[in-house]
Formats: sequence, C-alpha cells, structure tokens
Amino acid sequence: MNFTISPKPPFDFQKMMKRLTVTGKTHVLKLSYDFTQYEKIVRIEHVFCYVKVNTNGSVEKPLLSCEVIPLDGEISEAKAKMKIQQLFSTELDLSSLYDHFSDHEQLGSVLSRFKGLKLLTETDLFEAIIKIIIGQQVNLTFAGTLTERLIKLAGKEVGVGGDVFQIFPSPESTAKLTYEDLRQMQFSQRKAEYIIDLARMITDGQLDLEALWNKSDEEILQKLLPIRGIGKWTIECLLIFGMGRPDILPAADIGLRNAVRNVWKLQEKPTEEDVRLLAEDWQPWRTYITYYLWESLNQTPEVVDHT
DNA sequence: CACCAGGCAAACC
DNA sequence: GGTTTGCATGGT
Repeated sequence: MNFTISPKPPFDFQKMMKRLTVTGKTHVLKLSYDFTQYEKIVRIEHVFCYVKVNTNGSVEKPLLSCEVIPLDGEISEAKAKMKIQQLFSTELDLSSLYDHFSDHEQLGSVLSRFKGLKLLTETDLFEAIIKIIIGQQVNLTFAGTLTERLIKLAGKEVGVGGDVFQIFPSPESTAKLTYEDLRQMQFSQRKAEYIIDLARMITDGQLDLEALWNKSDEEILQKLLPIRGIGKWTIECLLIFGMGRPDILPAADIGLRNAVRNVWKLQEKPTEEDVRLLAEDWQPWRTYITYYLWESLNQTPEVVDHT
C-alpha cells in the first residue's frame, strides 16, 4: 500500500536520517546516500512489514511518501499510517519550543541549528531497550559493534524485492541464547545476563513491554526499575528513543553533562543536580533540548578546556 | 600508560 | 541512608 503523510512543520527529514549515521552503525535499516529515503522491516500490529519512506517537499512544507508491504499477515492502512506517524514524530508541533527559546542565551543557537530535527524512535520497544542496555557505560561505537554481533547471532533475514533486510532479534530468539554465546562476542558477563534474562522475562509472560504504551512516565519508571540491569538512565532513554515522550531529562547522562558544560562554557562538568536545576525551565520540552544538546556533541566533539 | 565512554549492581560503610 | 568498586573494550 502507498500513502502520504504531511508532518507538522518544521520537519527536517535529512537531519533525522543523518543523525542515524553519526552515533554508530545503522544496523537493520537502510538509508539512501543522500538521506532522502529510509527502509526497514517494521513490525506493525504483530505483522512484519517492509516500510519505505521518502521525503518530498521542504522543511517548512514537508511531505512523506510511504510504501508499506505486509509480509506475513494483513494490516489496515490506518494502522500503518499511525505507526509511521509515531516513528517519525510527525504530529508533534515544535514551533512553541523554538519560539520560547529563540532569544535564550545558551540554547538559542543550538535550537536554531537543529531546527526541524524530530525524534526518530525505534520501531520496537524490545529492540530499543536491548540497544540501550548494550549502550550502558561504553562508547557508542563499541555499543554499535556489540549490537551488530547480537543481530548476527539471533536476528533473521528476509528478502524483499531482491534486497536482503535484517530483522532485529525477537525476545524468543534472544531467550534461547546462552550467556556464553554473548561472552564470546565480548559482552561482559553481566550485560549478557541482563539481556538474556530480560528476553526470558518477556517470553515467560512476566513482562509485557507493549503494555507500557498507556502508562505515564512515572508508572513506567516504577514498573521497570526493579528489573536487573535496568536503571533510571536506561528507562529515560527508553522513554525518549523507544516511545518518543517529549519531556524526559536524563540529568545524570554523561553526554548531556558534557554538552551542558560546552554550551554554558562551564569550567567543570556539571553534576546531575546542576543539570536538573538548569533544566527546570526546559519543561515541557526537556527531551528535545536534551536531544539537541546530544546532537551538538557530534558536531563539536572536543570538550572545551577553560583551565 | 592513564582515563573516559550517552551505567549498573553489589558490596561496602 | 550514601559512597566505592568491578565490569569489558575501544578510542584518545
């Protein structure tokens, strides 16, 4: 099926695609070289679908051309459209964010530089949380390597129109791995346990990630925090990259603290509490300001030394 | 060689 | 309560 979506402007599809390549490997999705096309196998209502999204139009008058081919079942066009709208944050209106901070001393230039960059969420909550756990504490390139190895170990491949697409491992295939399988791929013992035990909780029916969609940020925190390997940062990242929630502040995040130090020209790295206080007036857009500050690290990776 | 990476749990006071 | 330590590895 084919349809179009008109995202609320400003919407900069190419900025969103470029970001995927900066922070590591793109893994299971394919991007065209000019960043105008996205392709991935996406599970929509339990049906695997080939999804292709092309950009037309401009940042101020954006238009997305979408092609969806269900591979192992049937879905309605309305469901497919809703999924893509959610993935690309098309219905979110960021204009009040830009208006409110346009004259802000530190944030004004950051926001204008990334204007139109919206969250591109992960297509699946299990995929999201596993990638986030892998990313705990290690640099993003190493995390990317580990993610790729997990996909090779437990993922699937499917051919569509003569092209081969990888599908991220399911909870079922991940639950069948042994800790030793991941240890051999240079996962730490503990990270191997976190990942496989989480997959087994899902296949055992102890945890239903999809049930999180209609819970509040705080309820999700309470629900996931007791699970081994899932701390506050991991949940905050799930709320951001898995669910696209707009007002999350991962104040302890090392990258955010480095970015705040750069942008505010602080002599020392701010503490979690410093960031929390500074971000009081970022509400209700704390996710987006965090996201843009993270993005600023990719463009000016050196931490300014004021000593 | 030291130290840091978009943390976390367990073991300590 | 809060604070310290080990974890695996790659980049700088």
